[in-house]
Amino acid sequence: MKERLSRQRVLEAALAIVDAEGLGALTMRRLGAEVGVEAMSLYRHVPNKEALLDGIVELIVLEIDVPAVDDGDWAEAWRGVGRSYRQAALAHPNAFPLVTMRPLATPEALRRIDAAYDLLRRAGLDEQTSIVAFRTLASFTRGFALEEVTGRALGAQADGVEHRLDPRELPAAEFPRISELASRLVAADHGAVFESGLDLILTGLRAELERLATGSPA
Amino acid sequence: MKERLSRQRVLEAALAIVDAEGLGALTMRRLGAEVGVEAMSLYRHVPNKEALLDGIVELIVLEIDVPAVDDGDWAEAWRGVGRSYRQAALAHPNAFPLVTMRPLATPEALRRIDAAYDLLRRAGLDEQTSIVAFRTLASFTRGFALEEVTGRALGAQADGVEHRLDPRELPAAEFPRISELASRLVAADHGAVFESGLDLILTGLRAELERLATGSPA
DNA sequence: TCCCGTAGCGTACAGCGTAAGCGTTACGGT
DNA sequence: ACCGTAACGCTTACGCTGTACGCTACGGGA
Repeated sequence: MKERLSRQRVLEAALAIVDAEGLGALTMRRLGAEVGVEAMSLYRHVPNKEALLDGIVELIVLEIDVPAVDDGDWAEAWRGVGRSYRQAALAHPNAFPLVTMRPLATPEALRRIDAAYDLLRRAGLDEQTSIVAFRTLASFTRGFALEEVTGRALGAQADGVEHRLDPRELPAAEFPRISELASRLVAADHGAVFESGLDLILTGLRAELERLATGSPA
Repeated sequence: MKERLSRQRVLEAALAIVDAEGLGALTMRRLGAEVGVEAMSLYRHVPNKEALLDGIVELIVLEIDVPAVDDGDWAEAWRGVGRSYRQAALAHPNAFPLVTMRPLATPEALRRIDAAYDLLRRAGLDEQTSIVAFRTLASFTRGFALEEVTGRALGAQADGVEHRLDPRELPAAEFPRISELASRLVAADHGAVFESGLDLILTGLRAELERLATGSPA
């Protein structure tokens, strides 16, 4: 036995398995084998499989950077948050759905939420507007990353699911728009589309701020 | 034996189980018992469990209305899509994550995607802008609904997960913004926030359209 | 030296999805 | 009224899962 096991080593091995072979490949026995230990020994470091998954989420959250605001460009700072979140997702496509689906209440996650929200408040938004802006930006980012990662957008899906119909071939008559769209969506520069979408929201936000500043009612 | 089993009845029973007791409660044996049949008999109507889950997704997708555009108000029409999507999610909080995580390539799903995209094209957006707008609106809506449904947003989480820290009590000093925010987020009118977020995007989109129309460069 | 806390192991169990093959039922054509 | 046939449902069995329980081996104070 080379060196002692640790929660950290267990989590990293778990993430590596999921990255390489998908969530379905992550079993306690398999994970044990990977770190050179029987399955039950893992329970010394992790209370159960749920917690193991939470730990994987934690690892991914750690990869997200929320920049401290230096210059005053809060919009650019938020773009940075979004990019970093998306990069973390793309780096772990198999594991990322976990992040979107489990409560993010670890200290590290809260720290990031706090900092991202802080960017908006420091930009001068009032509480109400900040909440809307935060949830809109966060929802968009999460939804976008999740779509990319599950590869739903008419692109190549990973596993051997054949019985599903491939939009690139079938129903051109019935779905005129989609068949027009399919090839473009597959070939799209997702990063650029992401940036444009983010800009759309930021533009809307700036307009809202102006409306509030000039005091014109709804 | 009362009446014949059918794919439809199987799927509906499956969705009912998930709605009532969560995804974890959906097993083939349990589902069989629910419809008065042994587990293996289900395989007459569904090739495997994967397909069963796909069928549940299909059922939920069926609840989403994409209005045909009547008057010319495409923005309001899109708001309708978003509302309907969100309603479907809230009606099936336990099952909805499946919708966000599996490829939506069934005819019924494609029909809705096609119609929603068509709303934008008919509004006069060019292809490039439509793609950005579509993916932005769709990502926001999916992300928002998913967050509501997983109850992550610092609200009450369903199952007995105690070892996670409740943001309403703990780290006020370390996360000043969040602790300021927590109570508001929990008590927020999510529907209203959703509408505001949608408006933010639609406002940004209108601004973008004006910019394109007046021909001013980037 | 004793002792005990900790890491890891071995065994065991209930429950999972599903492959294979069985008998039974319901129905359309004659 | 019959029967061939296809659809339906059941039984048994297999390999896998997460994990409860009790055990051993060791390393560092007292």
